[in-house]
Amino acid sequence: MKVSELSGVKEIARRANVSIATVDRVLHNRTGVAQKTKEKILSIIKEMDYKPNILAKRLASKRVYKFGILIQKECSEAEYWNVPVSGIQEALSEFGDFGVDLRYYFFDRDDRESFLAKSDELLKKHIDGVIVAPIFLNETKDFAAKCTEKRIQFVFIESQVPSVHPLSYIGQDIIQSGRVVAHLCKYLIQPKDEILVLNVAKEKDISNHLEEKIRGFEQFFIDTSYQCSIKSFNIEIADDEEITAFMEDYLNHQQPKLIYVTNSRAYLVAKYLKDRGLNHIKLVGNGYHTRNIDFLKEGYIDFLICQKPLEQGYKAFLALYEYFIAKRKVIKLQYMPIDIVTKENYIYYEN
Amino acid sequence: MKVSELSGVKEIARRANVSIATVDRVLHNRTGVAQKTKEKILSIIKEMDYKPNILAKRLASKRVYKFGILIQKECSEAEYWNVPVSGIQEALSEFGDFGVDLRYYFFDRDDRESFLAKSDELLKKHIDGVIVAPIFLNETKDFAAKCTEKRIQFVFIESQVPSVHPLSYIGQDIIQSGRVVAHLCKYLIQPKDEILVLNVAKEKDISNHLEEKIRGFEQFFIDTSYQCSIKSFNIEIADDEEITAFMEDYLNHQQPKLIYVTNSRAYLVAKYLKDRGLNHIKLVGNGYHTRNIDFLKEGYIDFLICQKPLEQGYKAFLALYEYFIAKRKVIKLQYMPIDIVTKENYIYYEN
DNA sequence: CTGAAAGCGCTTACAG
DNA sequence: CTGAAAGCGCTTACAG
Repeated sequence: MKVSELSGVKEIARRANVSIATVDRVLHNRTGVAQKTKEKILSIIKEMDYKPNILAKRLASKRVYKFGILIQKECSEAEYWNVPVSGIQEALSEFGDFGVDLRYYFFDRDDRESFLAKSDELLKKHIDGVIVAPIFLNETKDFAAKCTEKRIQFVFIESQVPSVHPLSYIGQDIIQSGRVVAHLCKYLIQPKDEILVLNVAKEKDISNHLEEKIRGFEQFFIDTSYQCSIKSFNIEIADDEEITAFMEDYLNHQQPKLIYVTNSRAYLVAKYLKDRGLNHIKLVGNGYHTRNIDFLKEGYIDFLICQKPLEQGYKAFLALYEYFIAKRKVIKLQYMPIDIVTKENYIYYEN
Repeated sequence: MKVSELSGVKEIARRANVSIATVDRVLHNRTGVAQKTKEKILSIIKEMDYKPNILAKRLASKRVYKFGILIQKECSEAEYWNVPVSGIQEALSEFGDFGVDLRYYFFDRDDRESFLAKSDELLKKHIDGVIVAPIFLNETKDFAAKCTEKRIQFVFIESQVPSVHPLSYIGQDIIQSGRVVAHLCKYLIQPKDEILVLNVAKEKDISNHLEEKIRGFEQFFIDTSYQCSIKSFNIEIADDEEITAFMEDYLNHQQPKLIYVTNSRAYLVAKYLKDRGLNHIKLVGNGYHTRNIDFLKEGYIDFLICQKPLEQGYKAFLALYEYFIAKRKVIKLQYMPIDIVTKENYIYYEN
């Protein structure tokens, strides 16, 4: 019930007997304030439990933050990556103008050089923060080092990079993801059945983290003392024919009851099974991509383990937003839910 | 590259040769503007594709919107409802002050009177919009009618009310939810097995929409020509002992291989199964509640079908936000994903 | 080291 | 029917 029920900075200025400009200096930790004044203002801020008004802040400030998004380019097997983009834009448009400038840098996930080219391009642009999908390990490490040097904040999505510490990691707990699959598989097979696990990737880097999935997968069966034989293969190929050749050969002397493809390429196997009419072999994969979903609908894929790309993008953007604009603490490790998608629930999955 | 690169309203005013106050009047469809002036301004707005700056709007406006949330009170079997609350508050705090005043009106889901009391209380408060969980059908209809009369916007969450049209419905496609369960069940049982479906609720109203779940459930087996016998029961009871009595009696002459509890009370059955050591009977239920999760962890519940309460709350709030503050079109029907929660993926579910 | 003043893009009385 | 002016809570030159 004070007479002068002033607002934030003004009230601080009044109580401290200074101008709001001085308050602003303290608020932003700028130089040019006498130690004594500074302390006084700081204590008043604390006392008032002052929270700046973000709306006013953004409205008054001319500062525009530049964020870059360094991810795989959209391609038939990964329309996936189109989605985080809209997720981020949605977040932006929802609440008005936050003075953010977003730029996309798409590279080819099967081409190391394109990653280098795009990341170099990005580094020249004087960007504040970047969201990266670390597909190529060493290249990402170099990139991260350059970011640190240039004081660019980076957020990893999808997978982590050993011994590199981003502002935040947004993605699944990879090992646990393997366990979820294993648990589902238990419902699909009989004890003693044979399971085939496939890491299908053109570049070795990715299979690195795919192996963690397999660890989780195998560990589950050990933990639950479930008897089954698991054979796993890294195959560095990525098209129909090569898969067919591999499968033909494999099925010649093995009889898996279930196949687990550790990344988004389950549709390659599904296609093979469909062409050969091998309905009795169960199939589990990852990733909400149209080609996978098509086979899910037809019943050639039983389960898909997914994470919402839109939400992942949103959270990654939010991490940068929190850091630069809201100036709040950012959560270092943000595990995404490990979603189970089936023929019956995929329709509403992206909602 | 104009000399006068003025901002929104100012630029409109300049071009129309009027003051910004007049522009404002047109923008808000207020009276007191000559038809000719109005048309001119309108055409300029269109021409410029003018989008108001929400930040400035909220900052300048003194208007505070009052939203009410009329949901079940937190109780041991539904901590669930505690969560939408934080979801909404999170949405609010994330992007600063939007001039929204949220009030909660918790009723007892087993007590019709408490709903009436709380909804009456709410109606007296001169509220702009309200989020409602329509647990009691007729009472909700009356409430909706009163809202319409008082020009209060209402959003339904969790379930719909026949022939009542809210600003938006946020919740699952109930029939499809039943289908998802049925699909999972197929992995849990053998052909010819017997399935027991239980609608456990104290009040009849709720079981009404639960019956839709059963329709979806049964339809799935018909569609896939899967042979199994499904027995379903509406039991209007809600505690341990009554469930025990029912189960004892039922298991005397029937041998279900799987039990599907259509609402959040699967834990009651789980407890029974655990106490009797009936490990061989599979159990599927709904709702991410600690009591269900506990049994999920122990393996007495195989699957829980859930929807993220936090997201549901967030979306419901967003619907009101869009309507009142952003003044955008609101999506009438917003189906939530039908999530599958297991022992292995529940940990990250709420992230 | 400090302050007065203008401005961000809107809204809101108030005056005519 | 219309406009001039103050203000929302901040930031940003600029002057001293």
